[in-house]
Amino acid sequence: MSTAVWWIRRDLRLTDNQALASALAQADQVIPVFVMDPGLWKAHEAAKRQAFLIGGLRQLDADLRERGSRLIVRHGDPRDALARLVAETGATALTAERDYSPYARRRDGRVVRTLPLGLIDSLTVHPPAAVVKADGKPYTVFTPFSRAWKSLTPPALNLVLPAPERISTPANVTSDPLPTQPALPATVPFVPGEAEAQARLAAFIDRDDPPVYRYGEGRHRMDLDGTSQLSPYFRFGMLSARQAAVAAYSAIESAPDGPSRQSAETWLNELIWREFYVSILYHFPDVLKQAFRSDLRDIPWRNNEREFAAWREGCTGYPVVDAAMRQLSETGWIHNRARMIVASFLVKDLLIDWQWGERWFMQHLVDGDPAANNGGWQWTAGVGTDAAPYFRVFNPVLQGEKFDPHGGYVRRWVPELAGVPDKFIHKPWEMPADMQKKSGCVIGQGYPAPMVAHALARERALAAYRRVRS
DNA sequence: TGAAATGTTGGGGCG
DNA sequence: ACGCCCCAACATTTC
Repeated sequence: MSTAVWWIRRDLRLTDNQALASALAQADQVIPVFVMDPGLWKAHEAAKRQAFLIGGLRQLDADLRERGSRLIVRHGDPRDALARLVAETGATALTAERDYSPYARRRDGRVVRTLPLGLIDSLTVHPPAAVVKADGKPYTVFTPFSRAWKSLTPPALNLVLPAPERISTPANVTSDPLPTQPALPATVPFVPGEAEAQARLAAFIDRDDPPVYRYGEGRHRMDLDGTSQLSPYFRFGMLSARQAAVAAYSAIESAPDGPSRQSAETWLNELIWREFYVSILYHFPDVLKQAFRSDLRDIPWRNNEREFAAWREGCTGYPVVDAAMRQLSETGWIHNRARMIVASFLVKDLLIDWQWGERWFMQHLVDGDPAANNGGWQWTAGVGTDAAPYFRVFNPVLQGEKFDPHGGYVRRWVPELAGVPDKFIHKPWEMPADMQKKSGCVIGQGYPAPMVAHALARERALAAYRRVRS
């Protein structure tokens, strides 16, 4: 009997799992193992994401048990834990999905030196090393990257691997318990696991007149569910990028010509954005430490702690900013437009270092991923690859009026403003005094006045950015 | 995947 | 009927 170890990291799925398939192809028995790595697993950090991960592991264990297997959990440094497991079981192969983050590459590099680890490029549809210019250099602008990405052979439907029907796992392998804490709060609207991911993908794409056909407009609206809401599932590989891309291509093909097809193309583009930022982190690991653009590393940040606290708590006085920050703390997820609005407010209006915001997002986002999160923050701060120009400053009032036109989003997350009429919902401080009283929201009492005047803050930010550029 | 400032045009009110 | 002004609507430039 030969044995292989399937080392699970961020590929918590049985469907279309190439690392698992490789392990099954190499041995009669497969040991699915998750290592609780103290280098990644720090108490009191990113509790919602950790809880989602634990829930996903429990679900994976249940799915494995249906197939005659089970999840093995080990605590400790991965190299030591895996070496022990291999010694205990006589395993001759070890497979895992390759992860391109700097920490993962260091970790895997150490494992490879002592164990027969085979790494498989399935985190993305096209591995970062495959989407490069003719001279082998990486792209740093999205549009040419996406053109090169699309010119590669698209993944075929018949490549999406079905979940194995049976996985045979030796009976005598011991498992450490999964931590029971942190628990997933009821306010987090994501059920962990592969089944939920499949259901969401199907609901978004695989039915008559699916939401993906209206994604082009729907994705901008914060008061509606126009997006796929799949990000936490991509984060932990509960859904493979390849399966999602196949679904996107098939939606593009079957959509009627016009806005529907355009919408499906736009969704495919969002998958490519994810791979763009994976690629940026792979080729430029230093972006986790500093701005990609060396000429924008010394912006004179104000970094006011009290203002940072007001931002975190959703007490800025700008309804759309406060709604998003409260939703983030409560649920671990916010709309991408909301991410851009609050990021722009922190970086431009408050002149607080984008890395402070990056860290806060990583502590709260269920889908928090170093590559995408860092890419988004550098984009908003205007210091990254293909970044927004420094003078692009979001106006929180106009963004609210455009993308939450009736104020439904604000009213849901900032209940103090529930009685404010539509006309003032994004600028309640402009209500006359009697209207403030009538709507049950007196500015300065029930809800704060704007902590900065946006027009002035904008000028201040432009001046600060101009100073480092010159 | 921005917004503000500035420029241009054309319809309508009005003397 | 005509010229003038105002300003909304749209376009372009600038940050």
